[in-house]
Amino acid sequence: MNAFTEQAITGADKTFFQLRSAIVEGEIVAGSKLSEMELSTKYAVSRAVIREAINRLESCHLVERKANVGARVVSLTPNGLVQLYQVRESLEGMAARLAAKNMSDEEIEDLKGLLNTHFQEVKGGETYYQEAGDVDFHYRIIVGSKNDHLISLLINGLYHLIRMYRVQLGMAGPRVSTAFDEHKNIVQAISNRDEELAEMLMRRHILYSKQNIEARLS
Amino acid sequence: MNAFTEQAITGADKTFFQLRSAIVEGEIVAGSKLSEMELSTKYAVSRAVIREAINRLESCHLVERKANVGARVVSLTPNGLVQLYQVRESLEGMAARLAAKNMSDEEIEDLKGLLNTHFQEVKGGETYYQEAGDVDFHYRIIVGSKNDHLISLLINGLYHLIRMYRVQLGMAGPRVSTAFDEHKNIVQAISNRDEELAEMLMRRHILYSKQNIEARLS
DNA sequence: ACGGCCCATATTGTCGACAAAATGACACCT
DNA sequence: AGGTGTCATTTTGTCGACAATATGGGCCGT
Repeated sequence: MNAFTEQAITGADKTFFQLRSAIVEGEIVAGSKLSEMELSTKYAVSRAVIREAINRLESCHLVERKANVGARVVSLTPNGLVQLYQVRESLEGMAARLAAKNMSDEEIEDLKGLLNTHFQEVKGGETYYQEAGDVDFHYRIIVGSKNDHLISLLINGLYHLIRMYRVQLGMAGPRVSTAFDEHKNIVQAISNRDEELAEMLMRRHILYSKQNIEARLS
Repeated sequence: MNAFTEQAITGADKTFFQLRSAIVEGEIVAGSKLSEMELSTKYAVSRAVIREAINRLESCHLVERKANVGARVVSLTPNGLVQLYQVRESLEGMAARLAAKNMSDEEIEDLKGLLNTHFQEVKGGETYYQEAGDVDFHYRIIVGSKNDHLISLLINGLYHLIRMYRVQLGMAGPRVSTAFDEHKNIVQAISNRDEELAEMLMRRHILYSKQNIEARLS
């Protein structure tokens, strides 16, 4: 992928990544309990590193811990998804606004290039767009905001949770071409350094996306 | 205080609260290194609980950890404060919008009551407003959003960092009466269930606050 | 004198064992 | 029969010791 691949240096890192992946991909089912002993034998590490991994999972809001009781994977609820998208709308809207202000001309050119690549794929009828391409697009804008708090909250925090919902509720479907147009307009606003419009378009983009998902759930 | 006082049940909880307080209040100076051994002797607990406490501090973005090297308290920079307020503007704006939608009539009445109390104090010339009253006001709106992610991000995350800046850069000053008027208008918008206006006013309120602080720094 | 290498030291990461708390089952009382 | 109190078991919380890694100083070669 891009140069943004986080790499594990300590053992707890590796265990954390493995557990996070297992949870997001649904191998560990949502709502289930995480037994420290069980996991420590399964992953062949001491309970200390399991505990550290679980603590970090809690930071991502992927698990919930109760003192002296243990940790459970969060359970996925329709309302939870709505709340998640509300926060996402807020943060990514601000990210787009800041990107319009702070991205370098070169970064914007790269972003246009990415959009063009997607255009070729969409024209070719690939449904591939949604999964990897969409997150790549959003990542660039988030990073382009140059706001470390924003970047951390979204990429280390919300995005894994959102992906968890996507995977486990089976969101692969279309909304490809219309989303592409929305992306195009957002890039145009950023390119014009129109902060106000960039934020507004990003918020509407995410709002549409939420409504699309909600419709799919009912 | 209000019924929102988090209470420590495990030892790591207590140590975490103590450390967090020490960092926010500046007893542990910003940018300094956190030695696990040193802290474990100082607080008379094992290194394990210190490590857990430090991990949690990292989740709040109050310390930064590097593997095999250690943890340092974050350093306060003007740019960092700006970024923080950008995120705050985004999240609290959304909180106000959701509060306008989701707060119960009773909660809104309580909020008006709080505002009235503040009015009496401001009229009496108290400067007390800024510190406790201001956060109380904002807390109620955040909680009123009924969005768990939003509540957690702001109250467990950003607010301690913001308070750290406030304390250590010595923000006590006025802006009392003007802020009061802004609060009043926000409550009015929420009371009218005007989501759009509530968000906009909250964002401007925080923007003003940021500009006020920036001016004070230069 | 300067730069690079190597080793001693100190700090973090990991482990297994013990202490404390919660969970569930069983017996007992009403 | 239903509820309650107690006890055994299981799970989490805490601890001290060991392993692995980074840091700093001194030595050597150029």
